[in-house]
Amino acid sequence: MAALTFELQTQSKTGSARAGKITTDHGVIETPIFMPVGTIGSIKAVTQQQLKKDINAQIILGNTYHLYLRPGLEVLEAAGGLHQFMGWDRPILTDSGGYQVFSLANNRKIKPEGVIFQSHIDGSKHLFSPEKVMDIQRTIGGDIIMAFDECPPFPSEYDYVKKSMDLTHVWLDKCVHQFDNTPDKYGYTQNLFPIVQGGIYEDLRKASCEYISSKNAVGNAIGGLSVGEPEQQLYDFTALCCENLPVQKPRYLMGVGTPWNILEAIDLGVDMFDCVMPTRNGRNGMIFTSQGVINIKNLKWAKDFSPLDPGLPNEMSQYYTKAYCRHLFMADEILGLQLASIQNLSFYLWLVGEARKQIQLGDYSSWKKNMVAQISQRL
RNA sequence: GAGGGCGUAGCUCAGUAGGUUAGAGCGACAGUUUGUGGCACUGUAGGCCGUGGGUUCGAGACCCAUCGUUCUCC
Repeated sequence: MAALTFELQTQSKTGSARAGKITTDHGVIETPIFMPVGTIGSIKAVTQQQLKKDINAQIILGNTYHLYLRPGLEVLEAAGGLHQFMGWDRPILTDSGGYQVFSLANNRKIKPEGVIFQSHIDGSKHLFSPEKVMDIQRTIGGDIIMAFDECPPFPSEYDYVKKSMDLTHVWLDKCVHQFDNTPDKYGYTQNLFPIVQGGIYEDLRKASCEYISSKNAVGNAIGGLSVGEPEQQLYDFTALCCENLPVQKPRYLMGVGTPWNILEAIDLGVDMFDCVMPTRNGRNGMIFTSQGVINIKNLKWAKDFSPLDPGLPNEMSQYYTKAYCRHLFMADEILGLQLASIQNLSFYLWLVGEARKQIQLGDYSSWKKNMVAQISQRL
């Protein structure tokens, strides 16, 4: 069993988009790729079978903080890791809980040695140190595990972001040390990705990229974006990071984003994405399609008996109509959540697959421009 | 036939001793959601207060009539 490898296969002749192949002990990931988010060991409303057959997910996410609280490490270890526990034999990436430092800001305290979280379930307190976060992710058993970072909110003052970034770098050293001195638990190789921070300050971002690159990890992540900054800044700082991270390693833009965000970021050189948007927004009635964005609860769809997404080569997207899907939402039927989640994830995976094809054809940027205009329309 | 209750937003109802532009919940309509605690959050529209008279500076509220509805008794 071996550390993951990244083979850079094609560079688009326009822009910085590239197609590649990540090989892990649980199989191959063709990039650029979108990774569905399954925080608590479940892509909400979607079965593992559907993820494979309908959506063609190649890798999914889990979350350290949430899995640590439920079902807890004892159960995960007894099960033989998250793959065994949830019945998923393809790659898994676990986020470190760094984002929960941001999203659960009311329930935690940041200290030099780590973060004290107060459980949103029972109020109990837990210290997440970089070392402990590595140990937990060892037990969960993700193929790719993330360094423990602090994701500062937007906007934040320069001084705060600098201190936060320095802390993230100190934590990274501790993560690397702990990771290097602990064994793989389940017979396959785990891989640690460090995370760039630095907010929306150019010098900090560059410094962070340099520091992260110096660790010579098998892949690198860009964090701290899509936290409320204007869209142009998301692109500008993604570009800056891509320019300052190794070319021959996969780049993972964390938490992004809308379908058009993803197409733009691919053009800037990003290889991996994750986002709750297709699932969470899907559960609230926002349907992403190859024709544009639909609010399925809107009255205009009540008698629209066309397929949910005529442009997708996906059985489910053809089989069910918009009118039926709207009915399910208006009636609070669980099937509506399932259809929306499957449609949105199918579309996201189809989209990055198309992007990959276009990169291989050579002119990604032209295709992207037209596709962004099409899929960002509000129908 | 006699007596009583009730008629306020699409629905279920609040409306204090008569006092500014009559409220809520649900529903409808629309918007938000970016490394997921929370099928969540935000907003908008919609009422000659059953109808017609009257008392009063002022009536959803009080009086009379009338229509509808409902209950009890004969």
